[in-house]
This record gives sequence, C-alpha cells and structure tokens, in this order.
Amino acid sequence: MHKQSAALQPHRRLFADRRRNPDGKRGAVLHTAVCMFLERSYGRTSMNDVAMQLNITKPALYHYFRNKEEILVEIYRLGTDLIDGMLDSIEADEKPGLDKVADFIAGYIRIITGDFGRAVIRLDDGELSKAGRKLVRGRKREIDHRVRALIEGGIRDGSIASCDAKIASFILAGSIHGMASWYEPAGPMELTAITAEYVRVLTAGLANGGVAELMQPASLAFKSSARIQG
Amino acid sequence: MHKQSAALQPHRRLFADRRRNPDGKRGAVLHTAVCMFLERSYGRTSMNDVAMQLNITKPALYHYFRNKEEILVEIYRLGTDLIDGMLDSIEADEKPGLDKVADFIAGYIRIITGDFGRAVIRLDDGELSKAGRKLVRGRKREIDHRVRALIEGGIRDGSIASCDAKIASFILAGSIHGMASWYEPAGPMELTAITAEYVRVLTAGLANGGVAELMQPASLAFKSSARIQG
Amino acid sequence: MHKQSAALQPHRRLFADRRRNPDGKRGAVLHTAVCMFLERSYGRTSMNDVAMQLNITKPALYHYFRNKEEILVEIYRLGTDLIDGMLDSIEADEKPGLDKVADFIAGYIRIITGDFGRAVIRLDDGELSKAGRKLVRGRKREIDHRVRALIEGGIRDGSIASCDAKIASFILAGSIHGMASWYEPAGPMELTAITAEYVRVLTAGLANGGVAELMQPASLAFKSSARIQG
Amino acid sequence: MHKQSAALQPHRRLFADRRRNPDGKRGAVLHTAVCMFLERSYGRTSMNDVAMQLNITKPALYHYFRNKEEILVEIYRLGTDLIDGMLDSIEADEKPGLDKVADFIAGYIRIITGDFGRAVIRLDDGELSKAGRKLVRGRKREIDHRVRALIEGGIRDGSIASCDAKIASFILAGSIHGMASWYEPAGPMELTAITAEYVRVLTAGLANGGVAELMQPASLAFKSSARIQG
DNA sequence: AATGAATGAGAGTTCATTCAT
DNA sequence: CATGAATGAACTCTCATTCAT
Repeated sequence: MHKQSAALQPHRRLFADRRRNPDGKRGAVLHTAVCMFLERSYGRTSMNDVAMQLNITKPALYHYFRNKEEILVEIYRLGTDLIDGMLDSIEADEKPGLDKVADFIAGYIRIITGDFGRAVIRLDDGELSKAGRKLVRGRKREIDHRVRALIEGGIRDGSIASCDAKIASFILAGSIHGMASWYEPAGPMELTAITAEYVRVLTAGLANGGVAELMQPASLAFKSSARIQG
Repeated sequence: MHKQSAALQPHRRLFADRRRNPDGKRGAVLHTAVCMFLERSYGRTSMNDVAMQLNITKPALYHYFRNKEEILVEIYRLGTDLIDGMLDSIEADEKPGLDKVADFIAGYIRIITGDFGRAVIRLDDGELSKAGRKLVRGRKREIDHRVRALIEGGIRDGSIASCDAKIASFILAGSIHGMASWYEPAGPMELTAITAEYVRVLTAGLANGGVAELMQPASLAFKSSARIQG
Repeated sequence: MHKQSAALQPHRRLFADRRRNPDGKRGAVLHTAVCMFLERSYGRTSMNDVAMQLNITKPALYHYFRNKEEILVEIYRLGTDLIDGMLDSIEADEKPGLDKVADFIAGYIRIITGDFGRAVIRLDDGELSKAGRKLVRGRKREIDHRVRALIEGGIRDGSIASCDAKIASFILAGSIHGMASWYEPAGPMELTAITAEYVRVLTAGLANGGVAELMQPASLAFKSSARIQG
Repeated sequence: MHKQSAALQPHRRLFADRRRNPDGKRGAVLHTAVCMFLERSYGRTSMNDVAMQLNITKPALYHYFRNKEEILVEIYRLGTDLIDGMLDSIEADEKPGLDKVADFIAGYIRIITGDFGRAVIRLDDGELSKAGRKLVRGRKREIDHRVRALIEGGIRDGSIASCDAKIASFILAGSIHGMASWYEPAGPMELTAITAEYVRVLTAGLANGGVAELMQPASLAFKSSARIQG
C-alpha cells in the first residue's frame, strides 16, 4: 500500500528463508517497525502492516514479540541505549564543560538522525501501557538529568556562563529534537555542516564572557515582548 | 474514566443551555477537544469521549463539524492564526532584527504555552487526510519562512551574526517547541523567568560580535566530536 | 448455522423495529444468550453467533452490554435471584424443617428446569474474570449456606435425622443439579411426577426415625410445595 | 504462569529421558492434560500450555495424539473404563440390590474423586466433534443403564422400595457427581466419612420399609465397599 | 524423532459515522 | 434539532495445526 524505502528490502529476504536466525529476524522486525512507526505513527501502523512489509503473516510476529507494545518498548530501549552510550563516553572525557556540551550536540545529532534515535524523540510514549510508559519516561528523565549535569559542570569550571541549567538543557535538547522532524539525509545540506552550525549557535549562547553579559539583550528583548503580551 | 482539568467544566454549562449561539457551542467543542487531544492525543480520543465530556450525544457533534478531522483542522487554524497575528505585529515594528527575534521568542512562548498554540506543535498532523495535511503543513511552512526572514533581516542589519538562517530558525523554533511538551503552569518556575532565560541564551547564540567570533568553540568542539563519531 | 428453538424467534422481531424499547431488547439479548450458552457453552458461542441469532450485528450488542462477560454475569445474577427469592419465601414459612426441605426440592427443581436457573448450574464460572468469578461464587456459596441452614433447622426441630448438614445439603443440591443436564420438557415424564419422586426419595433419606410409608412425607411435602409453585 | 499441583512434576522427568517407552510418555501427556483440563477446562487449556507443562514442544504432542480431541477422547476412555470395571465387579457379586447400590456409591465416589473419573463428570463433552461426542455419550448412557439395572434388581428382590428406577438412578448418580466439583483431598473431612454419609442417606432414601437406624444399611454397605476399595 | 517457524481462521472489542425518530 | 440505535471496517491477539529442517 505504502511504498517503503529500499533499505527495508533485505528484511523481506531474511524471512523468506525458513532457516534459523532468530536474532536477525527479531532485529529485522524491529527495524521495519521503527521505520513504519516513524512514517505513519505507532497507532496507525497495524501489526498486519508490519507483517506485510516483511512478507510474513501477522501471527508470525508474535513469535518474536509478545505484543505490539513490546516492539515499541524494545525500540525505545535500543534508542535510549545509543544515547546512554554517547553520554558515557562524553562523561569519561577530561574537558571543559563547554567542550563536552559541544561533543554532546554533535553526538546527539548523529544519533537522532538515525532511525532508533529519532524514534525516542518522535514516537508518542503515551501509546504505552502504564508500566511501559513508566520505564520509558524514566530513561528519558535520566538522560535529561545527565545533560543538565553536563551544563552544571561547565558552569562550575567557568566555561559556561551562569544560567538556569534546567532551562539551558531544555533549549539544548529541544533544538536538537526538532531535527528529528525535519532532517532528511537526502536534504540539500550536509549533516556535518548542520552539526557545525548547531554547535556554533548553541555554544555561543551558553559560553561565558560573550554578548549576553555585555549587551544584556535579554532584558531589552523581554521588555519589548511585554508590549506584545499586554 | 479520565480525569479532566477543571478548565473544562464551563463547557458543560454552555451545552446545558441550548439557547446559546451556535458559535459559542462550536467554540466549546473546539476547546474541549483541544484539551483532550493534548492530554490523550487525537487518535486515542474518541468522538464519544468528547461528547461525554460536553454532556451531549455523539451525533450532536456532527451538527457543528462534518467529521472528526474538521475539528482537528479547525484547531490547527486557530492555533496558527495566533502565531500569524503575533508575526504580523512583529513585522510591523521598526527594530533591529535581533530585537524582533527577541520579541518573537517571547511571543511564541506565550502562544505555545496556551492550548491552541500547543496543539499546533504537539498534535500529529499525520492523522489528517491528504488534503488536511497539505493545508496544515502549508501554514506551518509559511510560519517557518517568516521566522527565517526575521533572522535574515537581522543578518542584513548587522544585529545578528552571519549564519545559515534556515538552521538558525530551526534552532530557535525547535527549542521553543520543546516547551509545548514540558511546560506546566503549575511548575516551579515563573513563565516570565523562563522566557527571560530563553531570550538571553538564544539571542546570545545569534548576536553579532559575541563569543562565536572570539573563541571559535564550534570548530574546536566539532573536531573533538569527530572522534566520537569515528 | 445451528437451528434454534422457535421460542427465540420473537427476539428477532424485537430488534427488527428500531423504535425504543431498550429494556425489552436487553432482555432479549439475555434470553437469546442464555439459550445459546446452554446449548453450545459460553466459550464456543461467539458474540457474532448471538448477534446473528438476533438478526443484528456484533457491535450492536455492545450497546446493551459492556462486554461478553457482562452478559454472563447478568445471566448468573438473574438465575441466582430466582433461587434467592424461593429461599426467602421458604424461610418465611413456619414449618418443620423437613417440610421446608421438601418445599426447597420442589422449588429448586422448578427453577433449575428453566433457562436462567439451569445456567447457574451448567455454565462454567471459570470463564469469568477474577472479579466476576468472585461475585458469582459468593452468591453460590450463600445459597449453599442457606440450604445447609434449612437442614440444620430440621435437625434441631427433630424432623430430620442427625447428620452432617454439609454433606446432606451437597447430596440434596447435587442430585437436583443433575436435572439441569438431563431434563427436557419434551421428555416422557411429567415434571410434577419427577418432582414427587425426588421429594419422596430425598426426604426419606433425611427423615428422622419414621418409615416413609407411615409418614408419607413426600406427598405431604409436595402438597405444600404446590402452594409455592402456584 | 499458572501454578500446577505438585503431582505434575514427575511427568517432566519422564520426558527428560527420551529413551523411555512411548506408552509412558503417552500416559504422562494424558495425566498432565487431565489435570490441566480439570483446573482450567479443556477450552482454556492450549496445546502450548500442555507442552510447556511437560517441558516439550508443541509438535511433539502430535507424535502421541493426532489432535487435541484425541487427548480428550482418551481421557474419557480411561475414566469410563474405571467405572465400567467397578460395575463389572459389583454385578458379579451375589448380594441384595440395596447392598450393591451401597457398593456402587462407595466405588463411584472413589473413582470420581480421582483425576480421570472426575474428568468424565466435569469435562464438557460438547467440546468434542460429532463422532467423539457420540462415542463418549454412548458410554455414559451405558453406565447410566447399568446403574438403573442395579436399582431395578433391588426392587425385584425387595431390598429397595418400589420407585421409578430412572429417576432414582439420576438422584444417585447426580448427588455423587456433585462431589467432582466440591471434593478436595485436602478438605476437612475424611473421604471415608463422606462416603459413609452418602451411603447412609442415599440407601435410606431407597430402602424398602425399614428405618435407617434399625437396619444400619450404611455401615453394612460401607464394609462391603471397603473390599472393593482395597 | 523432534524442533522452530509459520499460518489460516476467528475471537472480542472499538470507533467514526449515519439512520430513523 | 437532537437522540438512541445500529453498522462496517478495522485492530490486537490466540490457537490448533502443519511445514521444513
């Protein structure tokens, strides 16, 4: 019904062979599912849709996953694992906080422009059961705290200007999350160029000793916005 | 079954009095619907749910809206109208581009923390039919272009550092869109304080003559991130 | 697919009319369902089967009942209500315990040879959810206790020989429950004759000291039960 | 997932050793199946459940039985064989009919409190195909006729009061069938005491002219049944 | 002899939508 | 106008059974 990217074709062939390769097949289901969930959303993708894409029947999916939710939870798990791994390696580095933030921006963009990373951002965890939602939101919150800690470290070591770390981390993460919606590999701009631009603007916004301190454009801006609001 | 915010109660009264003007009733449906869609998502909110919340019957909804999609489209229309109006007034101002951007940040936050504004960001336009999707995405794209134009103006008048306006507008909008997900009026931080912080960080990131030019942390950061990527 | 007794035909006509008669239709669903559950068992009767029998579609059933289980629970409720009512009137009488037992035998047979009474005995309450099972089994246990109390009363007033009231009530109830399986109105023997035989044998088994032939408790009991039946 | 009686454990060991005779394995399947069918009903016990309980795979079951129904039919066969055997030995005795009835009561209780005997009573033969149902119901009817003949013999030899033998046999069998539902070995009352009570009440109900207390048919009957049990 | 994999058929349930009143 | 009733289509999930190995 819907045409799918050619990247999913290999999965069909995997299932054509009845020989055992359970892990491979499980992975094929996951990858097919995450692509379809991203394209059509979880709720509008039926198990039948996923099965048909893989050239198998619906009940065959239940060999690899207990139910539809388990597929979604597994996708979230893989995606958050990627992010956790990146944060692990950044935290292990010995660097000024601002540099770590720059590394985070680049690493986060790299992950979020991939299928499983994008899923963590774009898929609606409200579709999950209470238990699944708790699990997934816990992992998201943990990531958020680690990003905040990165910024707090930078404030302590002086590389980042004093600010509300919570808000700053929301700005940082939020602006990158946006990419999950608009970025396309086939787009006109190289990913490295995009990343460089993100790093430049966002580190400039956080860095210590910049215009923020000199010009105080914030209060200025906020006064003018007050006129709009009133 | 689902607890609803107290804000929804007045609408029940509106429908209790059948003599009221239909516009009021239509509006009541829209406001009830947008709240429920935000809480539970469009797909998981049935027409029955909306009707029950309003204390009317399901077919009564079909007096005011041809179908479920029309409700969603109308919500998008109201939300994007708010944003358009704000951009109109900003564009009418005679100010440096950076100040306009600051005004936009404040105005956008104000709208997006309201029900209809948040709906534009949070609701999934993939639920719409092809026609509805085209309409809504067109308006979103238009907004995006106007934000980009704001930044380009700032670059031209020298208040904003030379940068890729498209990327910058994505950073700007994306970071604010995040608020649609996490902001709660009952939260610990005043909206004005949050807004000030957003304005400060984001204008600092864009302003001309700041750290970006002095420290070049971007290239530095990006080199180190390259190690991670490899 | 299966031919159904002609008694169910009126229900079809009830639904043919779209005019309101919700209680009548709910009752029609219940009666149709109980007949089919008895014939084919609950588990092998699909909602579709019930709907088709009533000449409506499956989802229409969900106007009257939240789910399949609610139908079954309601059937149990109606059946146990009948039994409770009979026990109420027997307990209100002023009679020797043995006569009350005789009345119970007659009353229980009358109920259990009807559709809803038979359902209480024959349908498998293991099909119910935990909550439903608890409810139904509670009512069954209560009935059992009341029968036991009847026998204990007879032992106290001397009309029934000293015995284990629990076992005696199981024998009493169990022997009558059997009828739910084999009795057919179209059978060769009159229900009154069957009842008389049950009363005679079972009261003889319980009676204190006397010879069945001398005391004639059966006929005596049956006369009094006739009053209840009428 | 479901807790199973400890009695099922040995079967797992049987399958662990693949060298055992197939009869043993077949028997293990049957015993496991009958226990599960009694606990959860035939319809709610899947072949997977049975296989998992035995620690084998589903297709392995199809080595020993053509299909699920064959398991059920075999269970019925084993159960009815037990009853037939008991009736054989009672019919071979030279005794007054009432004593034979007493022996039957004791023997029937003994069988029906075992797994396969209980299955004959409790499992729903409506789950069987037409052919299987015909077979099983034939054997049940045959048993019924033999019980009826026992009573008719007692009427002829004067030990049982004149009555409708068909009804009397239903009362007899029905009251004992009830035990299949409520009896638990771990219950508060000894099986021998329960049996004695059943024999006393039921023979008193059937006995000719005598007073239960004078003739003591219960103790007499129970002594003779002891021979069968041992 | 025995397994992992796969399937066709069908279950209960939900929902947007439309009649008839 | 507004309602109760009804429907067709869809969805998730289960199960007995059978391949291919």
